[in-house]
Formats: sequence, C-alpha cells, structure tokens
Amino acid sequence: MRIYSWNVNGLRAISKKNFFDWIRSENPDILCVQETKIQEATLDDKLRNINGYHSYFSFAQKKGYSGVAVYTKFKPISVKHGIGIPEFDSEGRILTMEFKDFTLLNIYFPNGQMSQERLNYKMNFYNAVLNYCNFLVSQNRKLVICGDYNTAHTEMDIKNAKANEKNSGFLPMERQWLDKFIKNGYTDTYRYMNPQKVEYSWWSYRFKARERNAGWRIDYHFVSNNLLKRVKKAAILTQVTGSDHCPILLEMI
DNA sequence: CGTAATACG
Repeated sequence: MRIYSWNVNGLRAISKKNFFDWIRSENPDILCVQETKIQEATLDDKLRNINGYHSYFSFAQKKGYSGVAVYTKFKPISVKHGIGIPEFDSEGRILTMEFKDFTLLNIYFPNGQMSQERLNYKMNFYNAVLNYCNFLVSQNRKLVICGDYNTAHTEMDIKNAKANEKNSGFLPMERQWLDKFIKNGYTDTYRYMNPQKVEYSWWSYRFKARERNAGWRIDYHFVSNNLLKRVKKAAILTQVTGSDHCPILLEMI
C-alpha cells in the first residue's frame, strides 16, 4: 500500500506538465493532492476521471484558491468534506476517507505568511485538526494524516533555520504545535524511518531556491501511533519537478 | 518566481 501526497500548486497547470506521466510511472495506490486551485466548474473530465482511480475533490469558495483532492484505487467506505467548522470548511482544505483498516486525512494546512490574521487562522486550524484527530482515535480509528502542514519542524527540516525563525513556517509556536501533535500520539513517519536524513519537500520559486537546495520539509505523512507498526517506508521524491513541492511517499504493509 | 485571477503563496 503506497500513499503519496503532493502539493501540486495548481492541478490544471501540473496536468499540462508531468502529472499524468508521473501517475502512470509511479502507480500510486492512493494519491493525495493539495492546492488544486480549481472549482467544480473548471474541473474537466481528464482530471476527474483518471483510469483506475476513484477521485474526490474539496473546493474552496474562493476561485483559483486552495482545494484538495484524493485519487484512490480503493473505493472508500465513506468520504467527508471538512470537519464541521464553517470557517475552516469554506476553504476546501480537508478530506477524510474511511477505508477498511485505516482512515485517511488529506489536509492543506493554511499558510500564515500573509498577515497576523492568517497566522491566527492557521494556529486555530491546527488546534481544530488536533481535536478532530483525537476524536477519531478515541473512536478506535487508525489515522494517516498527510498533506502540506506549512511548517518545518526542527532545524534539520530547513536549510536556513536562523534566518527563518521569525517567519511563519518556522515560528516557535508553529513548531511547538508539531511537538504537541507528536505528544498526543502521532508520528512523523519520514523522521521515524529516516532519523538522520536531511531532505526537503518545498523550495520557493524565488531566488533560485531549488537549485541552491534552500528548502523546507513541510509536507508530511503523520500516522496515529496505533498504526505505526504498519509503516514500512517513508520517502521524499526530491527529483520530481512540476511544482514548488515534490511528492512524498508512505509505504505501509 | 509561479499559478490563476488581478490575490496568494
């Protein structure tokens, strides 16, 4: 079972680049994408119906903004949009789907760089997701929580730690939320499987950041610890281009 | 710098 997560930075844009070829060669069992930047009205058949996959989309109300989707070979038992909180659900950031032996959450966490207001929104979103995950685990669900968390956890997870400690994405309070998430019984599968490895999943399009490898690891597959024994491999596909993020992989037995 | 709409990341 191979679950991929990829912030594609515009589904229409990447579909004109390497998206379909990449799916054919990588053959994901489940593919979670973030920042689809698409609405129901602009979603064409080619993106909705990919051979061999069921597809599910959550849209933001704002045009060309946010949005997540899941392509899955296995038909989910149930699909839920959002978490029942209107201020978070209006931005198309969360899809939850229940499979036979685990529950998948595909989440595009807010970016907090625009303003103090958006940083507050991001922190409130983080806390709402933690409560939601804890509720699901209390119902004996086993969770894979993947997506773009928009925060690098430790100094290992960012090229220029010192220069970014006052920037949203590497603020102490954002990093401390990831600590809190872990303390609540969730595991960053990449760090669990690769304790010493330094790789990133996102590079700014500006300042030739990717060629300089001035990156951040902000995309994660977390699992609730009741699922940890099934984790076989976690990786970052740093060679894949087409977006400012690269795909990440979780392999489970 | 890039996507997609003229804002946001």
